[in-house]
Amino acid sequence: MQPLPPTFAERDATVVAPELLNKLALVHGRLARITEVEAYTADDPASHSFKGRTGRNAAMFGPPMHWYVYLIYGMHHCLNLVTGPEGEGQAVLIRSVLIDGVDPARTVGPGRLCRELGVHRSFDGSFAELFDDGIAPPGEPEITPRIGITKAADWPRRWRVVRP
DNA sequence: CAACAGATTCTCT
DNA sequence: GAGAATCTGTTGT
Repeated sequence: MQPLPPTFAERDATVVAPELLNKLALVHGRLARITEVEAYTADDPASHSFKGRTGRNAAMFGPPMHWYVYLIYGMHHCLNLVTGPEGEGQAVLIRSVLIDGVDPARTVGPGRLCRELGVHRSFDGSFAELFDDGIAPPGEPEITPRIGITKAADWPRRWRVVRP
C-alpha cells in the first residue's frame, strides 16, 4: 500500500482518469477500489468549470489531489478528484467503486457510492487520500462515451475496469 | 428573490 | 431502454 503523491493529480484529467482505475481511495476510514471514472476538463461544455469559477465549483479550481463534491438533483452527491494545474478547472468523476464486504450494488453509480461512504458537501475541498496496492486491474480498461449528461455526451472520456 | 439546472436513480416495459 | 420523479443549491436579475 503506497500513498499516491500529490504530483499524481497534477496532470490532465484525461491522463489521470485511466490511471485512477483500481487505485484505492481512503474515505472516512474505508478503502474503496475505483472501478469507473469520467474525465472533465474546462473546455468540456458538460463540465462545471466550463462557465468559469463560481462559488459552488471553487474547489475544482483549487489545488489538485483534493476532492470536489457537489450536490445534484437536490439529493445525490458526486465525488470528483481535482486534477491538472491549479486553477485550470479539471476533475475526474468517480462513478463506481468496490468496497470489501459491501454489496457492489451499493457502490456502483456516483450517487450511490457517496451515500455508502457518507460523502457530503462538507467533504468538498479536502485532501484526497489515494493509495496503490500494486494489484493490477483484472482486465484492460474499457473506454466508452459518457452517460447521464446532455452536452458532449459522446466524448469518449469514461473509463471502467472490465470484469474478469 | 425566483427561475433553473442537474455529471442520478428507480421503476417500469 | 426509456421515461418519470424529485429537490436543493446556485445563479443571475
